Amino acid sequence: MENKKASKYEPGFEEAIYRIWEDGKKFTGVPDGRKAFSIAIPPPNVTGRLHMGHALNNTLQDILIRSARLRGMNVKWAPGTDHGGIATQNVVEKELAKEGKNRIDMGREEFLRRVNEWKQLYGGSILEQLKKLGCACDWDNTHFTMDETCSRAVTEAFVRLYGEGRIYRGHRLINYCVRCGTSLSDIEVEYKDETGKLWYIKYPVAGEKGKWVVVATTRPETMLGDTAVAVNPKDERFSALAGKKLILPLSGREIPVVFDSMVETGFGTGAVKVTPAHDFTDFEIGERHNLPTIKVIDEKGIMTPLAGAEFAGLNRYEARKKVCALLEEKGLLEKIEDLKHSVSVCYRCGEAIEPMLSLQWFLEMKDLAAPAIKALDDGRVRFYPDHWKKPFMNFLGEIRDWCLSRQIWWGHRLPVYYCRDCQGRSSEAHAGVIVSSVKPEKCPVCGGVDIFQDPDVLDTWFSSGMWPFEVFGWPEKTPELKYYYPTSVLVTGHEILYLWVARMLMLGIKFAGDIPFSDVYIHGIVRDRHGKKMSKSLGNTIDPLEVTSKYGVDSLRYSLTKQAVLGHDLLASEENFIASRNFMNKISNAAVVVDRLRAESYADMKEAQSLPDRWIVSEFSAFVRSAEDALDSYDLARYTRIMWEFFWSSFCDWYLEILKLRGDGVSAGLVGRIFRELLIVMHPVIPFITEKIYGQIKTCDDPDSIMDCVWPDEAVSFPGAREDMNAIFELIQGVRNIRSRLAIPATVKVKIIVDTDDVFAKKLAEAEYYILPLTRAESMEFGPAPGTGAANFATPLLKCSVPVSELIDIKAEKETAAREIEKIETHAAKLEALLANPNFISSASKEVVEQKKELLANFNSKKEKTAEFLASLDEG
RNA sequence: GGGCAAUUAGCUCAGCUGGUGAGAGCGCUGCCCUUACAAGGCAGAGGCCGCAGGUUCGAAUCCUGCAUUGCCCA
Repeated sequence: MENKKASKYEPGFEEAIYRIWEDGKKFTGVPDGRKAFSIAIPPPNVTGRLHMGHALNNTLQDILIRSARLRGMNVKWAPGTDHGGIATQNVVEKELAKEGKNRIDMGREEFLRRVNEWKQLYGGSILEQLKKLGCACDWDNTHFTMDETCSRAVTEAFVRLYGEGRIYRGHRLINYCVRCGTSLSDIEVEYKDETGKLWYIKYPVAGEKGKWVVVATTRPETMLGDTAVAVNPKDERFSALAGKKLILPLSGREIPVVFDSMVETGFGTGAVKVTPAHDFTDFEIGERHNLPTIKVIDEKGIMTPLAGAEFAGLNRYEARKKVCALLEEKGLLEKIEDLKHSVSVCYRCGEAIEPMLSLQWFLEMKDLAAPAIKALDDGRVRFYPDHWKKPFMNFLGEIRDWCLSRQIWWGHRLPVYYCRDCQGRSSEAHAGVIVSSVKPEKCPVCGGVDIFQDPDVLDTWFSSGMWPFEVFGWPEKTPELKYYYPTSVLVTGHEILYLWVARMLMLGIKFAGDIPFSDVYIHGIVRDRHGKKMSKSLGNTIDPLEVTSKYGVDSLRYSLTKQAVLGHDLLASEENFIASRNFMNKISNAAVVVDRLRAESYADMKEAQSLPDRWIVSEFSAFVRSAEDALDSYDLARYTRIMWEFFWSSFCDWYLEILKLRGDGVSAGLVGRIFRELLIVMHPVIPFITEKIYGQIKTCDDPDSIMDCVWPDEAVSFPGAREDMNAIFELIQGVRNIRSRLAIPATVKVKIIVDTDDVFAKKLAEAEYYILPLTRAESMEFGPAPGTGAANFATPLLKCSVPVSELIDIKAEKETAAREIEKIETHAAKLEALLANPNFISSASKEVVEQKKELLANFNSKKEKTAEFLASLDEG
């Protein structure tokens, strides 16, 4: 009973092991003469708490890092956190709200002090959580996107880009989130399908009483800023409107009718209102027709004085109500329809985006994108799976200028200063602008000293876009940068392909002079057991750390990796974790057996003598090669699957069972050897249990930690061993099947009579020591089958009889044999037809033809033998 | 509207560079607490591989169309 307890897998030992690794500096990377393998972690937000997505992302990276290390490479996994501008600011603002405070009252300096305080308190927790997962990050190389190194890199990059004329300041229509209080780039906007309303509003024609044009809109409140009505020039319904003016209801302004081919004739009435200050399409129409822009909504979502005295001060939704009510009152509202349309929302807070005319800083992207496109085209950067390449290239090809400035406080302040005197002399957007890495003493143009810094901060993605070289100290030419850059692979989810991966690629080529990574490994999303995305609001999140305390870290890692099929999402379910936990339990138990059977020293795999030894060595070698293949192609799901198969089926179910029966210790050196190397190959996925067991079974010549072991690279294969062993397994399974079919009690020993050729009989005789116990037989004889009074089966190599006359139902036996023959005939007939087809013989490869012939021969042999049994039953 | 994935056992999924007697885990049935493991062992049942065409000697695998689901972009 106590033994049972000792071998049971009980998690909880992980932290102690991790501490030993960490104290032993096992994760530290120092440049040397070996091949480098490096990864820059996708830095989690400082506000982040570990969720399943992190668990998956970092487990996969850890597998790549650990396997590369075992395979002899010099690895560095650079960890760190992202300051997460808007996200973090939002979190801290929420905290402040609880105290009844807000940042505006508090002031910028005090607010930043609070954010920093908050960061000191909680900012490191996600990295601590990564340690719990077992991540082999080089913690000496930890960075934070706002630390000194990264800040210097960001300033340097901005100043350089400005110097090259790629960064400019301008009035543009941008996406503005009134809740977050900042501009956003176009890719920080998400689209949400919504059922809204479509209002049909009458715009009277100037000077023509009783005539009007009906325009349809989803946002009636913006009509206050209309500066035209547009129709498609091909739309004959409106050709009479040429040169006419319309009276804008509620304001009474006269606005022109413009003809623009961008107008969809099928939308609403075919006539659309044009509000250049608050709509992207309208902005373009406005530019083409020289329309004025009237900004009627401000940065807080409040109507401006330009909207008219009646509306100024209302928020957008109140204004909408009032506009509609007034239109209704005046009889200018023709009708209201329901409309399904997509609404643009902030990717951080979900609030409806307000397109807005605004003065912002932009980065010109076309020239930066071109070399990135080329890198993908040349295959210097590859995507796994490949199918993300196309949309990615598409994005780069149609890239728009990047709005870099954010009206928030938490982030990298723009290295931009203004001379108030120069600004006073000109209203141009670039008037008085000084871009400099340090605050200038005086204006280089006028010598004035009234200089102030731009209040805005940079888009968070600007600094994370430099992550793969920032972490190695850029712009300093550090030995780490030289050795570990470009990184080997980027592991990420597809949701930040454009926001992050594209930016890294462009900025990496631009600043570090080379692509930031050659491989991009894109994994799926972890969903709940029903395939729904996990979210706090749905309440279907699973806390990875809860899973680890219940089932063990290795179980979580194994579960996630097992499902990490390229191009697929994953489902997290209790069943899955349990299955993995059972796998860990099996390993723990197998270790006990191995420990009992093994010798103190290791045998050479090439020296394997007995058939089971030669077989397991061949199987193991094939397994290791497949594992390497899987690793090299980022097919980590296959990697875990084949380790399950090899370990559970080949090693435990067959090899250990046979060895336990052997008793002469001949394989004692080998079983320890195979198990040890198996642990090494499994270690990247399940680092803790493999380290623990390794510690229990290692010999005095072994390194202290499994992390310092060498990946098995001997390819050993014994020809014929697999075929012979499989034939023996077939015999054993045949006899077991008979026992089960005839319900022979486990306590009853049977006799086995085998009819086969001398060569195979000799092999079977050598295998008798395990064939008998595994089939619960008392003896195995060679010779002709007795026919009646026995249950029989055939394999291509042999006929086997189990004489148990009292249990035999002749009729049932006959049926069994007849059914087997029928099955074989079905398959054999297909093969015969195939082999009789001259087209097949001429067009199929030699190997395939041979293989088919052999298969048919096996069928025929088995069929013949089964038929003989059937005949003998008839006689009886 | 454009593009991309997926559709295989009751459930979750492998297999898809064409040639396996279509696999695994969970669940199910029967037997077994056999001194590593009942978180286990042994044996088994269960599949027109979404539908319709096509290419081929041969299709779960390649091509076309359709259906359903999901994702990305507009």
